[in-house]
Amino acid sequence: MIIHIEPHADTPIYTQLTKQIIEGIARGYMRPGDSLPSVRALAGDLGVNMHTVNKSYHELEKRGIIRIIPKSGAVIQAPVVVTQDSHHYEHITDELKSAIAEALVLGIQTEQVEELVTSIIQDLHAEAEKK
Amino acid sequence: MIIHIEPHADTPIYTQLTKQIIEGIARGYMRPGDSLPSVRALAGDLGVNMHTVNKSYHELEKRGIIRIIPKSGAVIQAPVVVTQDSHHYEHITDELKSAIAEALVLGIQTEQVEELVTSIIQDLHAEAEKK
DNA sequence: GAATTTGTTCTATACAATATAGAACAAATT
DNA sequence: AATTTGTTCTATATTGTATAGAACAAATTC
Repeated sequence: MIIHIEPHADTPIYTQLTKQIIEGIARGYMRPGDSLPSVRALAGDLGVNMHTVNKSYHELEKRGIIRIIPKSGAVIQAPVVVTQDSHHYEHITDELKSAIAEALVLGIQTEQVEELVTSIIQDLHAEAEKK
Repeated sequence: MIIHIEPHADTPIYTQLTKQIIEGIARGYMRPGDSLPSVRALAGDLGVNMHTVNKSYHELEKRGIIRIIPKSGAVIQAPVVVTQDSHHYEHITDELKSAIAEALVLGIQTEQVEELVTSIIQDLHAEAEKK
């Protein structure tokens, strides 16, 4: 899986990495049960510091996406049933609400927002089916 | 309109303010053409620094939501037709993609994501109709 | 069993971002 | 004429981000 980091973007490196790993899993480039590269190996590939990758991995663990096994490695979690009162669900809802509110204020109509969401989901699923 | 700031949250104060103003407009608490309070007045109400409010206002202007008239004030912009190649559209798409990818990875199904989006839109529109 | 790799923990440094404070300015409003 | 407005400037303190290196113990590999 290809990861591209822009060192001087306004988004922190560890956040760029976290987002791209999540999108990579959504696209099916990596599957539940798969191991992520070691923090040293990935840091070497990306040309960033070990601690930066480590911070991203712990961010992913906090969001319930991977499981870090001490002294061993990081494994992609199997999807669990997310209840509406979990903090994971609240986090997703908050992110969606921010984006949707901004879209509506800018004049994007309700139907267009829903169509955009559908097309994003289709885009994410597109390549996942090939695997 | 009620704005609540948490000074010690991990989200910067100016970002909290920007999001809540956007949501407030989406809910119809403020309308296009309305003026925002002066940076000094709002800073006083919220108990934060003038420059923090100013930074939020300029963030809103950069996103096309308000227009700052020098030496006068800030006015909420009228919604414009957003084309798919505008940077506003790209920004919305990126935010939605991040949230949706995370939702799918956590095991929220496609239909549930679409239902969640619909319910968020309804929630935002709920009070706007009363006005 | 020995060597290597693993995440973890610690100190240290450099730089940028955030937030506050105060002052001064010129234009707009009252 | 007085006040309010956003703007601009200096200044400071704190936090966040990123890098660097070292050391450790557990896990894995050979």
